[in-house]
Amino acid sequence: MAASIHDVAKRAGVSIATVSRIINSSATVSDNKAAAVREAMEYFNYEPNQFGRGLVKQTSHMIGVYFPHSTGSIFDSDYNLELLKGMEQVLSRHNYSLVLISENDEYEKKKMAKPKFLEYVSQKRVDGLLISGLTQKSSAEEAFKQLLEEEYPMIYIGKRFHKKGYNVYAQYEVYMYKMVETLYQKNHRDILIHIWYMHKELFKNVADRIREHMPEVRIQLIISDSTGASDRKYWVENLKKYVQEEKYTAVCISGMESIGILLSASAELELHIPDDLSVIAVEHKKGQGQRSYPAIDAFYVPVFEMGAGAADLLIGCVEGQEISDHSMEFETVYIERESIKDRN
Amino acid sequence: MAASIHDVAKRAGVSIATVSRIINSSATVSDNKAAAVREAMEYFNYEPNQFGRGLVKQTSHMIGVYFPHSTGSIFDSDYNLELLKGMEQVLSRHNYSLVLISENDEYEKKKMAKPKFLEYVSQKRVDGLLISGLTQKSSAEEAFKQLLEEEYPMIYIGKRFHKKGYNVYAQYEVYMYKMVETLYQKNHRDILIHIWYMHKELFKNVADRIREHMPEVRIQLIISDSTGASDRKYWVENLKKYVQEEKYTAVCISGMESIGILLSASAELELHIPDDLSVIAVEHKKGQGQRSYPAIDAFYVPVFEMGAGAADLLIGCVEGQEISDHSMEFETVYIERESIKDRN
DNA sequence: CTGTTAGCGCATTCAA
DNA sequence: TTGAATGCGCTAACAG
Repeated sequence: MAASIHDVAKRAGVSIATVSRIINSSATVSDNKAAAVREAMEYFNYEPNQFGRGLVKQTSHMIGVYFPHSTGSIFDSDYNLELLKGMEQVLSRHNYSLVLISENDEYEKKKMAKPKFLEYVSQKRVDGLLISGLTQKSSAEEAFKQLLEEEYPMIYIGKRFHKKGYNVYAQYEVYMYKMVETLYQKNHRDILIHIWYMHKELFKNVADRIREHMPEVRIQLIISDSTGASDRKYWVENLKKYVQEEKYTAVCISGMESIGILLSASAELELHIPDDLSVIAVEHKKGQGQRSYPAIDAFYVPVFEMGAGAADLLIGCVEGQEISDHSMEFETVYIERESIKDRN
Repeated sequence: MAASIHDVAKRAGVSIATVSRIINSSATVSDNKAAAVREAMEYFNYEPNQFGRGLVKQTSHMIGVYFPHSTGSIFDSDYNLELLKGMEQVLSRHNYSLVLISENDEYEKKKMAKPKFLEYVSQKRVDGLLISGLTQKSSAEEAFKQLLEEEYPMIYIGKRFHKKGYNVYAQYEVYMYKMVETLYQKNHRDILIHIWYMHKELFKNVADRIREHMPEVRIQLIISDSTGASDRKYWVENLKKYVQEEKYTAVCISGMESIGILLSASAELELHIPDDLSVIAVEHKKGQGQRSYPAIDAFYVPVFEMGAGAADLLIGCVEGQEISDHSMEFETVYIERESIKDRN
């Protein structure tokens, strides 16, 4: 058994209260006693036990991260990894730890009473929650809204959907629109748009705006779920049909993860980029588009910064600071490269 | 404040001991009392507080995951993500949670007294450790070896390097050798080998074996650190020099993350695969090689399964089971596709 | 500035 | 089968 505060106190010849004061710098202690305590702590290699501390303070200094959709979706890799990195950096600087929460298989199937993140919350395993990838029909939404009502410390990544709570977002609808607009300005009128299945609903508004402001543009959605996205054949067929036969001239890609396949499919069909097909993509990780040949034009979405921002906000909530803004919006940046051809 | 065991006991008209017995199914309780307790638990939405429980049992049901090298290295994304997924799946099935531990910047720079994972261990925040990416000169090695000596529950991913402890590995040296051998059998004699900086030392043994068994093979290393790997120029220059000028005919790639750049660089130089250059790669995630055009031959390393295996082993250790094998070796599988040309 | 003491929520031992 | 009592390691209120 590791040494406890009593062992340290005994060796230093003081009371446990004095030791506690030193650990937490919660009160002044005379120099000689402080020195004795420090010596004893070194001697035992003492670290305060988190259960004892937690029992009194009811806080774990752990933050739960909940990504309802992360299982099996390729989409997630870059995006979620960047989010995680951003979150982790901030949390660890503030001495918080990050706990991964993922639904175990049973929840969705067996209709468990509680989603797992709720357990973490009520068992006080975590002091707050960071959430990404919430969708309309997530079975956890009920529980989620309840936490929102209780003003539990919690930040979600994505569009605001409730009057309470905090969120961090990059305006999916705005940059998807801007991508089409960018192609439009280069005189493209027939545009393929690749979106992820989970964004289908969200995209409807974008489509409306496109129809309204650029009525002469013809758009065609290419929707991928997590499996279809990894399939080259799927892309080959789409390119064959829409580019070669129906003469679409440009494509918007929802994430750089898919660029490799697109380029491969194009190569297979001997489609030249940008001459036969212009490409613009969303870039979640800085510089990704530069790695391809040709380098891909992109809207950069600062996912890392979003993760970091969310974590910052959350720490503010947890530590009870007054927070004025309930939303944190991130700007996307257009990066011009070599994959768009002006049709004039 | 959430309800405690006392509230439940009071409402059910029993003692807290009885409630505890129900929570833990640790003893038989008469049916009517059990029902009353269950009703009270539902009523309060009761979840046992982890601090109280932990204080008695000194276990958190949390597992720490420590990836010393994960910061800023592109290499890690696929590999580590797959590891994490495997670990997470197993852990969550057994009701353990996964805590990410990452060195905060200060440790390496300011020479902190303790690496962070040691704090987690001594503060009892975690019941065990899962480690990947340990390198020779990691500053944490000292602390790590000490834990090994104490037989702290801990699994590391990688080659065995200490008489005690448990590890899970896929024989880097073996499959790197086999990659060259595969090309050799297709009559390649001039082979580029791409390795990560951190594997430089490890590769020396492979190089020796190659020289011994295939003396007429000329090999040239292309070493990338985390930054150089993302640079297309770097690859263009290497291909220009070695393939176009010095007539190397094949290349081994250490991970599919780099295939996109390689293909882009080849396209830029109008180098055709496999006619001008044969390619073989390591595949950490099933099916990755299939996504490119041409599809890339690969040695599949079952990283997900390794993560899952490590987690399984660890849970065994934590729960005090007898474990016979201290090592778990994973087989790699060669997947033939379209990127290697027989030089005959 | 310092020590004594009372819990925090729970599992567990001992009597009954 | 049950309840009372103890203590896990710590913080904080209080008294000195």
